[in-house]
Amino acid sequence: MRLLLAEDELALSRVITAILNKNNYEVDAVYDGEAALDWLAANNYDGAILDIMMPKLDGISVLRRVRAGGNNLPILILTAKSEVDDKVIGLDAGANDYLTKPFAARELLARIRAMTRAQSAQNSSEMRMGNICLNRATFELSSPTDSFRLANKEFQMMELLLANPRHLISTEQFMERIWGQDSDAEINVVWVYVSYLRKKLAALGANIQIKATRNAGYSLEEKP
Amino acid sequence: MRLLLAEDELALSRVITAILNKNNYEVDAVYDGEAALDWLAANNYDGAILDIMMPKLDGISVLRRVRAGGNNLPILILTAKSEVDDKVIGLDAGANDYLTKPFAARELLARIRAMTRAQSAQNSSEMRMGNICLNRATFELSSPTDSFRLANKEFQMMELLLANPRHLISTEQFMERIWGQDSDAEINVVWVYVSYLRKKLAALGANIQIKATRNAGYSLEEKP
DNA sequence: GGCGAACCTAAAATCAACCTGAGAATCTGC
DNA sequence: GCAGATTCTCAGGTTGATTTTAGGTTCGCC
Repeated sequence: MRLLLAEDELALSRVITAILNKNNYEVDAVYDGEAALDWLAANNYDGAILDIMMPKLDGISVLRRVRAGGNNLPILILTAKSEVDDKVIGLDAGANDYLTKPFAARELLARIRAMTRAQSAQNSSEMRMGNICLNRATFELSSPTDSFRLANKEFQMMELLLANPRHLISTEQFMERIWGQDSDAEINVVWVYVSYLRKKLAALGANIQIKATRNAGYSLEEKP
Repeated sequence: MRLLLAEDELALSRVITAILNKNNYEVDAVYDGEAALDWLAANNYDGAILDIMMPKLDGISVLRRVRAGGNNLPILILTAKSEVDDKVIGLDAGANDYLTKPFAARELLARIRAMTRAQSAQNSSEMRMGNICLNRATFELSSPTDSFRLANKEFQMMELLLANPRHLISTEQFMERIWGQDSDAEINVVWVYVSYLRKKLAALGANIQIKATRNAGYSLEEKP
């Protein structure tokens, strides 16, 4: 996730950047409105945070010009201007959200998540480990070189493994979580599906593997 | 523009309804969480406003269930709970915005505009994939060579598929999103409509197809 | 080193999930 | 009230994901 931050107060900009970096966002910080427009035009961001009062060009003007260009990037306005009129102006200029200073870091993060979620609802929900990626929307298991569409049971199994990397999951847990208590399937269907998944991981050239630990269960591990 | 308002305090519900009506929104008011779920399933709203503390089912649970069904309707939470933790919970449960009482009418209106605007930006009048185009105004499904006018149910189904290219959509999701919870239609109407759509796509010479993945659902795919 | 239990996997068998044509029931515009 | 469009049920057919089977291999333990 890559964000643009336009905030002219250096100290605050650094604090926000630090918060965002700690939450796995890549952040480009700029310190005036014209720079914001330039960077937004030159790069492909997942969202932007704009202050209103900035040198050269104010945040509302930046916002209006971005929207005038047909860009519907998620944009949050973060400002000290807390009057209702200001909020209305900001939101009607095309902002997705409007947050006033002082703010709680966790609220900023939650609002950024909410704002970008709607946008990228389609590319979301991917689980990763090593060079392998499982897309929960398309059921696709992929590596840089190739990809497979998994069957339902294969998918549920891979999902459970990827949700707990390096953690042991017992055969009984698989049976309970995927087949349910009222299933009369034999215990070894789990072995069969592990076999299927291993075959597909091998075909993808995965650098992770499903490891069996006797009398304990299975776990996803990096290959040595 | 049609909105659902779920707010159990009658006086406040009437005030909000009046404000919204005055701004050309059609409003259905409900007074508990279960009613909210029922009305959301039975109708096609442009947005919803949920209180958190309500009889029978709280607003967060309503929100979670709506999102679990794959519905990305714009939803604003309007509540007296103003703690940062509550905001984070609400936004992470899938809310598009979170506004605390007491609130200014103009801010509520601006936030509703912002929230529904982002949604309808995606909802342009034409949806495309491959050589196929669906016009949401005329219900026409067309290819470069020919076109059909779709029936209502066919259209809704195609719309849902086109809104999520390559994503799997389960039979249950189709039933919930298109037929609603209180429909007594059998599950296999979905199969019948898939069959209708496939026939029309074939007649149009489409280079996309509706693929079934057993025990998982349907998805729109490029033909090999 | 021998034994049994736990795991592996190719291949066959199964059966619910899916497909589709026919037609009944319902709605809609004229 | 009629014609046509739309929505839905039913029934018989097909298929492929799931499961079982069966014959291996590996591992820990005495």
